[in-house]
Parts: sequence; C-alpha cells; structure tokens
Amino acid sequence: MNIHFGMSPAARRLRLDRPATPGRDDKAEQILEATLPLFVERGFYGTSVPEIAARAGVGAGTIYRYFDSKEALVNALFRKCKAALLSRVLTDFPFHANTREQFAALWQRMVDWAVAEPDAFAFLELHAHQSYLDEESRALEGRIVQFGVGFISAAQQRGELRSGPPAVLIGIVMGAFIGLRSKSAQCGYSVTPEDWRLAQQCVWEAIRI
Amino acid sequence: MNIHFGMSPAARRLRLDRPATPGRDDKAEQILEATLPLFVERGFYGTSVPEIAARAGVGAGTIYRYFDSKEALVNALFRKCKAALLSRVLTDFPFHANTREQFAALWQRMVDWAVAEPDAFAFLELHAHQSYLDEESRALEGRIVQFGVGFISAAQQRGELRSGPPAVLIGIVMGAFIGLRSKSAQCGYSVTPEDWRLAQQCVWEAIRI
DNA sequence: CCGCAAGGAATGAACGTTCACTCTTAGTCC
DNA sequence: GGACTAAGAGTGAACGTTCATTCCTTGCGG
Repeated sequence: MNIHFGMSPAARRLRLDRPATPGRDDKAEQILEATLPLFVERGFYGTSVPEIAARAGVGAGTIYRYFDSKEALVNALFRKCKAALLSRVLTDFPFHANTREQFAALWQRMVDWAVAEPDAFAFLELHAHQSYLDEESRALEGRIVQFGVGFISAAQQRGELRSGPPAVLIGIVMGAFIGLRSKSAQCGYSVTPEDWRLAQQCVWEAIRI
Repeated sequence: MNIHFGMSPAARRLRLDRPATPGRDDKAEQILEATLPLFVERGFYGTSVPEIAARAGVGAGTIYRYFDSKEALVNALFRKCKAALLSRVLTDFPFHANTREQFAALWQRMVDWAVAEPDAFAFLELHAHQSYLDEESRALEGRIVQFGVGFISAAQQRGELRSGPPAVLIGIVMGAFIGLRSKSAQCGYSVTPEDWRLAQQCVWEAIRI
C-alpha cells in the first residue's frame, strides 16, 4: 500500500540528516561533544543534564539511553580525551631518538593537540583528579604516570636527564606546559607558535644535565 | 552617676570574653575556614550551603548574616587567600637584591605558604573560578599579574632574565610550581624540602640568561 | 502492525535562600 | 549587685526553584 510512501521520507531522513554514519555511536559522540564545552565552562556540578541535552539537540531522556548517569558521562568523556591525547603523543613517537629529540617531540605533540582541541585539553586539566572520577579513570591516569616515570628513570640512568625524583621532573614539565596555556589565557595573552618553541627551550634547560 | 558602673562590666566583657577580637569578624572567619576545605574538595557548585554551615558549627541562616550569598562568600574567600599569599610573598621582599636572589626569595616564600596553607593554595589554583568571581576579584588578580609583568620586564631590560613575553615566563614559573605541587600529590608522592630546592634550581635554569 | 529509539513532561530529592522565632547580652534602674 | 528590657545574633524548618533521573507517549523503519 503506502509502504513505499512510508519508507520514502524515512530514507530521506537517513541520508540527509546523518550524511556519514547512521550510528548508535553517533548520538553518544554528539552528546559527548556537547558536554565538553559546558564542563569546561561551568564545571561538572555547574552544568545540568537538561543543559547538555539542549546543546546536543536531544531530549534529556536520550542521554540516559547512552550513559548510565551524569557521572558515567563525565568518566566516558575523560577517558575519551585522555585516549585522544595519548594517541596523539604516542603515534610514531621517536622512541629510539635521543632524549633531547624525544622531549621536543613530546612537547610539540602536546602543543599540537592543545591547539587543535583546546576544550579537550582544558577539560583534562580541570578534571584531573576530581571526586567523581571512577576507579577505571584513575587507573588510566596512574598507568600513564607510571609510564612517564619509567621513561624518565631510563633517561636519567643513561645520564641524559637531570637526576632527581621523576615525579618532580614530571611536575615541572607538565606544570610549565599547563601553566603557560592557562595563565596566559587568563592574562588575555594568546600564545604564539614561537612562544611555544621558546617555552620548550626554557623547559628543556630546566631538566637537562 | 553610675555611668562608670554601667560601663565597667561591658569593658570587662570586651577584654575577657573576646581576648583578641570582639567577634563580629570571628564568626565570619569561622565560616570562611569551614568553607575552604569543602570548596577545595568538592568545588563551589559541589558544596552546599547547609554543608558549610554544619562544618562551621552554625545554622544555615547565620551564613547569610555575614555574606550576601554563596557567591559573595566564595569571593570573600578568594580575596582573603590572595591577600594572604601576597602578604607572605611581599613582606620584607628583597626588592634591591639581584634577580637570582629575588627569584629564590619568591620561590621560597611560595613554598612556605603552600606548605603552611595547602588548602588555601589549592583553592587559589582551582580553575573553575572564572564563572563566579566578581569584578573586584578579577581586578585584584589582574593587578597582581600586571605587577609581575612589570617586574619581569625590568629584569629583562637589565639583562638578568631570558628575553621573551613576560606572560610566557610567568606561565612557566607559576605552572611549574603548581604542577610540582599537584602532580606529585596525584602520584601519592610527597614533595620534600629538598625537592623544592631542586625544583627552584631547575626552574631558574629555565628563565636565566 | 510491531518493535524500539527518542523526546520531554513528570518526579522526588536537594538546592540556595528566607523568616518567624529563640536565646544571649549590654545597658538601665532600683 | 541583681532584676529587667531592648536589641540583635543565631537558628533551622519551610519556600520556591532546579536538579538528576524516570517513564510514558510518539512516530518511524522494517
């Protein structure tokens, strides 16, 4: 009968409204993308679920089809961002270069990512060790830190890095990076690529032998 | 007549019951002290006013006798902490020493304060501050940054500091400091006085000529 | 038609804030 | 000095609002 007429608008919908993938993951992705800037701007407790829903262009109830709770949502977002940063840093990382080159590569990859995904980077800073992160998110963070500690220890034993507790060196390097990004944003100063290069040189001086 | 007798118990009270301060400020202080650890732990939006009242040992309504709103409370706390840090850093600061010594003094004073008042320091570094701080708090922050910029520019013109945008140097130094404090806390690593000294040397290497 | 994804009104809990009241205290009178 | 009183600090239950979450209705794809 009118099956044809019934399908026709549906087919149009599928093709026009969602050009690439029809997607179960698409909706989840769409919700995560809407969540990110809100959490960055107003924080976890400062952002309401209906607000997220409105920005994502979905109903409030739909969010609960994809995430068990607001907490599950923030944890999913945290892990997604961490994974994206990790992937950006580790893909084709020059593991066999010398420490100076490895440091430059690490710095440049972080800069690239922080520039490309400023909200994601700000989100990771902001939510690094908050009370609503679950065990899995904390464990992920812990594993990354452990990797960094091992990496630094090895370089120190080869005599290519200033000796001292690896946690101290990590704190200085990551802190300087985050500080440059956030403090300058606070002053209304926009960090140029040249500033990033200067900062890389500065921070290398801090940790070199 | 008995004006003398009338005033006498009042004077006694003033001296005996409230040895230092007569206690209008005392309650406000008590509320601010209770607020600090809660805001550090759970953030502004994550902490409820009744929670603050319970920890301060006062009724919820009492808080509104001293602060117009929750926002006014957080702004008062922010300004109090900023003023305390500023005071610690600037009191007897060796303004006429050379840049190396001034940097060491700045660093040591920040370490002393961050160790003595860990919650206050953590509170100042809470990033979510942007949305609820009022004009006065932002202006205070701006004035401090401007002072730092002028200070650094002068040292650069004397050739005692690496050249480059002052905002970049501020970001690196403050970032490294904050990063060392928070990242190491995150690893469960406790920063020793020796670590702080090492870090000071590292960060000086980053900004020296 | 059926099955299910999606929406958004409904819901109970919790929020910031208020207010009618109690309790403490300074000042006055005998 | 002790009793009384006016003043105002302190209280916590109650208010209207907004929250996270649930659930019933809607409408499309097969």
